[in-house]
Amino acid sequence: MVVYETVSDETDRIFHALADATRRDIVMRVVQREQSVSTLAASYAMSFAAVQKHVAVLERAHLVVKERRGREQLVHGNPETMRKATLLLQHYEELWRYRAQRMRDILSRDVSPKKEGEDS
Amino acid sequence: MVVYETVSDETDRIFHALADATRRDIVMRVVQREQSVSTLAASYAMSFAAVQKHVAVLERAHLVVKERRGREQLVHGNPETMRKATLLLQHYEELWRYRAQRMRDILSRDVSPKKEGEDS
DNA sequence: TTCATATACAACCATTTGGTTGTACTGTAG
DNA sequence: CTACAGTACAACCAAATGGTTGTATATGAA
Repeated sequence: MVVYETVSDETDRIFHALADATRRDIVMRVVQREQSVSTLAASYAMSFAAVQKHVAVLERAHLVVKERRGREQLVHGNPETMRKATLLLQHYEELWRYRAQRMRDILSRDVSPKKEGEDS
Repeated sequence: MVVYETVSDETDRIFHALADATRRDIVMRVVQREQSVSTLAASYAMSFAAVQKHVAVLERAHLVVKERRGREQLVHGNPETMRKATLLLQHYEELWRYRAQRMRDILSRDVSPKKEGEDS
């Protein structure tokens, strides 16, 4: 039984969902126009069930949303999560740049090895 | 024998590498300060070999680079790939926004209220 | 040289992933 | 009602993943 769920778990699911070419392609298609699962399935050289599973992975990551209409299930993109993913990476990247710069600053300034927590 | 390698493969590897909390943490650490594999290993509740494997995954995605110094192997971040990953997601996101907007345009034109350039 | 440290790597194992086929349920059309 | 299209889902399978332990190799220190 899953009691709670960390940001980390959600990040795992988003990146994992995007780590597959078929799923990235599905995302691109459904953002252009919402499509039924079977329409999507017709586009790929794999079974309907396989595509269904890919959609499920995207759905768990909240990158797409399914909406029933009659007997069809329409899949459409969820820009909010996409935005979240981008911001996530941007955050990482900024942190990276910041730290790299900070390290360069330290290196250029100092000869004496200060520990990180240190204050003067 | 691998003859060539698609952008798709590289994208797969980058997203897959980032789809694990331990690996994301390693990335954050090594960008702050380059660290030996054993120093990294000491930070996690898993074996040295396990951490070694995580580093290998990051290395295959070119998110980190290893550099030998004496008997140690220093791991440091590769900002270029991080930048590439961010741009990749940004690209997806922009495409997404563009298409979503285009779809809304079509729909709003379709359904109703007369836009400015309308003919009767 | 000898010894401890840092790494590499193989073998193994449980779980997950990505695919398949088959069966059953639901809604639409005749 | 019947028939079919669309979906859901279970069972199964091969390969990949994420972890382990054990062994081998290379480097630095004594």
